[in-house]
Formats: sequence, C-alpha cells, structure tokens
Amino acid sequence: MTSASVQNYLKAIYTLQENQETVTTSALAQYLDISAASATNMVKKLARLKLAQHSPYHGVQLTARGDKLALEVIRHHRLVELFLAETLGVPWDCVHDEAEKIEHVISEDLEDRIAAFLGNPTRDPHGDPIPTKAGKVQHVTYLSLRDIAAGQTVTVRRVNDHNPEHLKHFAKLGLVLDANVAVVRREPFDGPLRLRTASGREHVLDKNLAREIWVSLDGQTKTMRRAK
Amino acid sequence: MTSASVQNYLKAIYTLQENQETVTTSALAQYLDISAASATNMVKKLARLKLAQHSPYHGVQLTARGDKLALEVIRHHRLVELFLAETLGVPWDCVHDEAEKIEHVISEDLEDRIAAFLGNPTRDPHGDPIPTKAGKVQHVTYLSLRDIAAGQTVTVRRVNDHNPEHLKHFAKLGLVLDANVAVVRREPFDGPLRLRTASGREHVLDKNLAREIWVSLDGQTKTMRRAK
DNA sequence: ATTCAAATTTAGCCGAAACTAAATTTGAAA
DNA sequence: TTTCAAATTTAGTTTCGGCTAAATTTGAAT
Repeated sequence: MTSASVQNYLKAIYTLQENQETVTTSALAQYLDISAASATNMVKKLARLKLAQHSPYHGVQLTARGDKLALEVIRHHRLVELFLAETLGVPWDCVHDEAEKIEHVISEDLEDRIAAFLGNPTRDPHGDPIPTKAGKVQHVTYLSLRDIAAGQTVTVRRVNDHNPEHLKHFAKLGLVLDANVAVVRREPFDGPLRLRTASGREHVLDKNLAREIWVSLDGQTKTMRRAK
Repeated sequence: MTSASVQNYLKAIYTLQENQETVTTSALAQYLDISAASATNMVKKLARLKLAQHSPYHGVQLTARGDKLALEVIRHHRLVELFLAETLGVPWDCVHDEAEKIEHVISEDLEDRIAAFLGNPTRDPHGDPIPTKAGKVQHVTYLSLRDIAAGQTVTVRRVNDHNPEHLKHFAKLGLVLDANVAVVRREPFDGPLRLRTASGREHVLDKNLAREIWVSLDGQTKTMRRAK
C-alpha cells in the first residue's frame, strides 16, 4: 500500500513529534539525511494522502491515520529487532539497521507470528516500547544517566539506538538493558561520570554518551538495606 | 549493490535457463509478468553490468558473475523460506511470497546466522536445493508423479512452488515433502491419477497437477520384501 | 526468393523519490 | 517599520523501472 519511503517519513515525523508538537521540514530533512526540498515534497504528498497536515512554512503534524500507520511501522521495526536478537543472536548494535529494511516487507500475518513467537513482548532490545496491534504505546519516562547524582545506584531501562558505534561501546562497558550501575563519582565542572557495573569494574563515561542511557533509580529496599 | 529488480531478473533468467540454454525476452517478460519492452531494457542493463550476455533478437545468458549473483539471491530465498516455515510455522503456500520480499533485504551476516541456525540445510520446504555460500547447487533429478505407473509406491521429493493454490491443495491431500504415496490406478486415456497417501485415504489428482510433484521410487528393500 | 506474422527492439512517456538552484516567506534585530 | 538572514518552497533535473506504440528483425511458409 504505502511505499517504504512514505513509511520512513511517517516514522521520522512520529519520532520527532515526541519532542516537539509540530515538526519542521528541516528537522525532518536532517533526521532522515535528505535535502529540505525532498522533505517538503514528501510532506506535501503525505498531506495529499491525508496522513499528515501541512502548514506551509510552519511544519507538519501527523493525522490520526498517519499516527496509526507510523505506529504499525514502529511495531514492525521493534518486533523484528527483538526477534533477530532473541532467535538469531544478532548483536545489539546491528539489529536496528537490519530491522530498518525488514520492517517494510513483512506481512501482517508474519508480524502476528513473530509477536506470538516472542510471547507478545512490550519492549525491544533497546528498551523501547513495542506498540500494540491496536496502536497503543506504553509510555514510561525514565531518568537520563547524565542527571544521576554520585552515589546513586540505577538500573538501565532504555538505550538510544540511533548510533550503532555507541551501542557497541555501551555493550562493552556492560551498559546493557536491565544492568545495575552505580554512579561512583561525577568529575567536576560537568565532566564525565565514573560508573561501576555488574562486573565490578569501573568505567568513565562521557556526559554526552550518558545522555543516551535512560535509567530508573534502584528501589528503596536496596538503599535501606545498605543504610542499616 | 544491485537493486531488487536486478536481482529478480537474474533469478528469473537463472530459473528459465534450467530448461533452455538461452532465454528469450518474451519468456522472461511472461515469467515476470511485465512487458517485453521492459524485459529488453533490463536485459540491456544486465549486459552493461556484465551480469548477462545479450544477443539482440536471440536471447540472454547469464555470465559467470550473473550466475553467482542469481545463486546468492536464490540461497537467500530458500533459506528464508525454510526459516519461516521451521521457526514461525508459516504455511507451505505462504513462505514463497513472503521470502520473495525478504530475500532482497537481508545482510550477508543475517544469511549466515539463518543458515547456522537451521544447521546449514540443503533443501527448502518445497524440496528445492539451497545453493551453498560458494554457489554450488546439489542437482538431483526426480521423476514426475505424472509419469509413475500404477502400482508403484513413491516418496515426494520436490513440489513446484510457483502456485500457492496448488500447494495448498497438495497439503490438503497429504502430498507433502517426504510423504509416501502409492499410485493406485491411472484412469484411461491419459486421465487423472488415483493415489493413496499415508493417511490411507484415496485421492484423485489431475495429471497437470501431478506434473508439479517430483518423486523417487521407493527403495528395493520395500519392493523385495513385498515380493517375497 | 519473397512475403509476412510474430518476436524484439527503439522511442518516448510516466511516477517515485531523490537532487540543486532559485524564489519566496518568515520573524527577529535594528 | 524596515531589513535581512535563515528557513521553506518552487522549479527544474536525474535515475530507476515500469508502460505503450511504432519500427525493425527474424525465420517459417509460400
């Protein structure tokens, strides 16, 4: 029905809309690494298809239909990511690019089979929520590791999957999903963080990288036990 | 590197070359359900890419490079078919269409993982050989069920996968891979066949459908045992 | 040898989706 | 209020892979 290109634009607009109400042409162009003119053209096409609303010179917004479609593509993407990681052991930093292509070519039937096979999961390998078939997303907001105070112990809940090199690095440091991490110290003048991971080893992490890692504070049980 | 279109043409030419040395433009056009003009254009492109040799007005032939590439695509296709059938239970008559799309988007790494996961199989769900990574195909010629004499007992070794409706029908009759089938009787004047399948039930099969099923005669052990 | 229908190729067009360069609009600063 | 740089859109091009219609080639039948 809709082309892979249209699907990619919908996904991009959806993603950018999570931060801003309305998405500018240039933001879209930058995100997809295409020219602004191309973005404008496609936005006009999406408007023609009633998948988005275009206010010339001011930005785009997905319509209800566009939103639904974007979520379907995202569901495909995240299910495929998890499937590749779980069944075939495709490494963390590779599943994204692989899924980026496969998401456009699987049938609804195959989607259903993958979801059933995985036990209808709700999170992909990077901790991103997998929308339901009906288009519901379980939104949870975590804290950025960048903002965690020294002394805190946290659990990794989500990792930004946009840069495979970063992902590979995180995996090497043991900063994987559900990992327990202690922020040992924060270097002065808003410097890098010192972390201790499950392995007991200490690592230094740049603050810009820390921004890509989302965590939850470790429960009171643990803190209280330590306090005693 | 090469587009999905180019890959499909290579696959088609390869397949048609199994019957004829050199493939005509119209055979290609008919097989791919496109116009003859489109076929000519692509054939010229393949020649430019050194993937095929074009003798204008007389036909195409794959070069060594074209052959290699075609086999890579076919390997992708058949591995994906088997993977979908084995791990996700995608039915016999659906795997082909699904694989037709996926074959173009999986990386070499994913191909390797799928092959390893399946234990480096040599046959797809329809009995077609899976080319090795090096491009070797294990060619085995079977007998067509259409040519089997009454009284013979045979084993299904390969089933033409080009028509999903036919495949669905075959599955319903129990004419699946490795099934044992007895040709009970052949109706006069080159008519349909009467078969008994594993279930013990008897079925009538049109001779044109029988042509799509390839079998091997059941071993002498069995025949001799019966003879005693 | 000629003819002619069928097969094939050529010529030219279309829609997608990218691009660059030029024109236009916007909105913040003067 | 005017100005002007940045953002956006428009105009026009390109590549890919289809298409139809017209021209050409082939080879079998006369």
